[in-house]
Amino acid sequence: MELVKTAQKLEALGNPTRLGIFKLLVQAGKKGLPVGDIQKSLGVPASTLSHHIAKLVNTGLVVQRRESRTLFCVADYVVMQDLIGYLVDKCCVKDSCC
Amino acid sequence: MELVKTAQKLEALGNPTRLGIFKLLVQAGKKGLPVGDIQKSLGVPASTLSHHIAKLVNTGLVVQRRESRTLFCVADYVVMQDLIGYLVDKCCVKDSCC
DNA sequence: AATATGATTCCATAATACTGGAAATATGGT
DNA sequence: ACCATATTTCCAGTATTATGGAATCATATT
Repeated sequence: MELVKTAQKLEALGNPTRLGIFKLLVQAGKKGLPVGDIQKSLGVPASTLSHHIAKLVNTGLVVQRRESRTLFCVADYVVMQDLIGYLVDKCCVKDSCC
Repeated sequence: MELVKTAQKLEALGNPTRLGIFKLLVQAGKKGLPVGDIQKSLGVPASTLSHHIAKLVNTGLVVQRRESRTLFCVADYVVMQDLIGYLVDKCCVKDSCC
């Protein structure tokens, strides 16, 4: 994964609201959570929430699946693992940090 | 590590220039790199670079050590490991991502 | 003291992000 | 067709971030 895209993912997670969203989604597991449930959990206005979710989706960290009127958001573990992998690689290249 | 501070660290790394700086520092190992060397590597104006480094220092991801006129920047592996730990914990709580 | 080097702070500008109400879209039920 | 629900897009306004030249600070050398 290249530097710019990695930075974009980190930036997406680098906001308390979005990190909170992502945390909820990770805890929710593979079936994810409806946007409305996230809204109830976090108490963020629908419009604001939608913007944040869109940012997470744009980076690939979250994917969406529609089930009738309800839109489920799911954390993409593979993308997340890639991101962590990048950080670990960079962090463990030379010295005894791991 | 709490959510807000985690988000701050992610935000600090979530910028291509700063991620580039951090990457250099990680690769440089325990003795770190002088600010001037980073500047030569990245070709960023001194002032701009200083702002970015300050942001990394503020979050604790980078620490500085003065050696005469030269200021060395060093990546803090423990803080980085904490950050990765937070992400891994959140990512591996329930489902089979690891 | 004067000068040079390494780096930061001051300051202003431009760019980007965050926020949220109101209107629009998507889907399903009656 | 009409209404209700779930969510997004439009459209601002406000706030924060990024950028970099010029001035300043910190340290060393002569």
